[in-house]
Amino acid sequence: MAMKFSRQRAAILSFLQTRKDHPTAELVYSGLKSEFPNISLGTVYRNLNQLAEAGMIAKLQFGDLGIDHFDYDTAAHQHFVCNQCNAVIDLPAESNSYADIDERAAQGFDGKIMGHKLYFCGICRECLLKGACDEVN
Amino acid sequence: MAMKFSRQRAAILSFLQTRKDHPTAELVYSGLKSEFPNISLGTVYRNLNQLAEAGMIAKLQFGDLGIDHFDYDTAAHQHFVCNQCNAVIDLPAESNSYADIDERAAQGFDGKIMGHKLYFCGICRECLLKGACDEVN
DNA sequence: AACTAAATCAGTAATGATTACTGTTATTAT
DNA sequence: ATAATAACAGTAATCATTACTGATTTAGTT
Repeated sequence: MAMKFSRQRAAILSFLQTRKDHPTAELVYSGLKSEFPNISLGTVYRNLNQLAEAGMIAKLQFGDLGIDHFDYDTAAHQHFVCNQCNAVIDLPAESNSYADIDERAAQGFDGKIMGHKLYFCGICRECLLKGACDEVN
Repeated sequence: MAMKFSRQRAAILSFLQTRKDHPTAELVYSGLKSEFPNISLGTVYRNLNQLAEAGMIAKLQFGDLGIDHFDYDTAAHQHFVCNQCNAVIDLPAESNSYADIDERAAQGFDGKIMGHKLYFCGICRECLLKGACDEVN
């Protein structure tokens, strides 16, 4: 199952590289429709999962969203999900100091802790501004 | 939409109280089948969500599991998900010191951070023991 | 450049957890 | 008791994702 080159996969990867909004499979699909009019949604899913499996991109899963998002940036960083518009936003690097979190959790636990999933929720800047305008009107 | 009493909801709540394994809706459903042979899976889902909405139980959502789990214990505590058997296990209270986590994340972010979702992954005790036995055999 | 094996494709069907709908039954306040 | 409405069981629908299919691309080998 060695990975062969494919124009579709290359396009999916480079599309992801141009975006900072962590698109869903559906969004990647519609973004590639102009270049590949016949591309299949299944192809997008398969390649995104393959790329994630290979560690070339990151698959972001937020329990309360129920939709997978994909990130070209595989470096360790945190995400924020807006409760209102569901936007997925990167948090600045200052917040990336969660190194000791696994060790803290391991205290008194008899299983093997290998990692954690963490993301933040709230209201994004855009929705805050929109909400302020709504109050005035 | 004031909440009326129902035998089914009461049974669901007390069933959840007896369990420490954070059952899924399906598991609650099959657990109540002997007492309520005609209970509907939809009823279980509706009541679990209602109880969670009312803050009487907690709905646990793990992105990579894709199945909701429910917890009678609504006090703040952390969960561990086994990558092998998918068991959901409580972490001891010592690990509950993540109070400053939201403030740390808010540094340099212009949205409003209202909370976070956090859980740990790894191999549970049972699977570790089973794995060790497998190596011997 | 032709040949072959395997990966990938587009298209479509299936999956599985969850939610929505419908006509009936149970609960609660008057 | 009665009336209003929440909740029920049963079933159908939803929706993101995965699996299946026969045709097409890719890439190493002659």
